[in-house]
Amino acid sequence: MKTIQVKKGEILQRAGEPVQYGYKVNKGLLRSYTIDEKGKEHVFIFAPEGWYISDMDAQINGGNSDLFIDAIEDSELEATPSSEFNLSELVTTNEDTIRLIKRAAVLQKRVIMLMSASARERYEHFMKTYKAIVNRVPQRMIATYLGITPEALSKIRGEMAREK
Amino acid sequence: MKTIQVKKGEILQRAGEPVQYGYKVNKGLLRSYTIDEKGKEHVFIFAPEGWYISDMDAQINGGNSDLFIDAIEDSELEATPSSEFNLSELVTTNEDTIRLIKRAAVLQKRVIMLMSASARERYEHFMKTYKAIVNRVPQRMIATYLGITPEALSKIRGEMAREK
DNA sequence: GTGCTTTCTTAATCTAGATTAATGCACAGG
DNA sequence: CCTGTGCATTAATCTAGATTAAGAAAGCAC
Repeated sequence: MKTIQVKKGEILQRAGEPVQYGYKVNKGLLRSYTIDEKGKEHVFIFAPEGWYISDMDAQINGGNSDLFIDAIEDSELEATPSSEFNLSELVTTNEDTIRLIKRAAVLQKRVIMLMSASARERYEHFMKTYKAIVNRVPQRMIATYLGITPEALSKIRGEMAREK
Repeated sequence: MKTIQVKKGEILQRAGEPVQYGYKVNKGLLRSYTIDEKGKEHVFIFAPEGWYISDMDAQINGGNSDLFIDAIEDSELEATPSSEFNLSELVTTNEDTIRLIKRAAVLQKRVIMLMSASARERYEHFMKTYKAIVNRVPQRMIATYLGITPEALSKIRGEMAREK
């Protein structure tokens, strides 16, 4: 485990490559995302201070990562090599377990929202839940986190502004 | 913790009520699902033998459940009261931790599929990944697991059959 | 500052999948 | 042996959000 500094825009993990590290964010903001066959980005998770980010699926099931990870802001990270440990050895403290449970809970909510809520409802939920990072993240990334295009998000924002 | 028998169709957890138990499936098949404002069902997870099922989000964040849980087949379960323990105390063995990590990995894949793959791709992925339970689950539940209507799934199946 | 690139917005058109509605089937219960 | 109830399928129409295409605004480098 080592502490590293990264600049805004720096890519820490590329899809198609093995998972080398998981990252705990001390300061700054990271994201993980896929790029589909059509070249479109889809943000999977934002990781602000205190969050852990890695491709858990690839770590468990083996093979190369589906995800890119990069820095949205200059950040300070703790990088834990994933090759030396298996994942369950990374979850040792009670705090680690709680973080993992929380991740599962966040993903549960996310799946339910994606399946049953409209784009606008998902945006409103995002605004409420992630107040702390809303203004640190570009619109276009919020759009792809919500599973819509930047154009669609802009339209929703326009409607909401006009309603006020 | 107690072992219980449930009949096909029996409802173990209702949305709007607190989470009383988590269930480990010894034998049979359960599912959890939401019902949205329009009355539509959305299957969140199928739980065959060996899986654990509960509303983790409600257990962590408190409040009432968003999910219904019912039995797709006559089943034998181990019910663990969630009131007596906090969730992290339920994750004690290494096996529990691995199960939790796997859940997070499955949900990761699910979110990425929902955001970036077409209905047909999601169906094909489901067929590959859940071979073991495909023939035990009604079409309409598979459809709502995929985030589409039974009609749309029927159309996709028709197309696929004609292509062969 | 000035130019250049990237992001955001607006608007017109297009499409995957939703909605609605009707038909045929299987099988459980009287 | 019927008859009701739920499930799968097909087809016609509708719509949320995608796509495409510009222009406006905002960063950023020089």
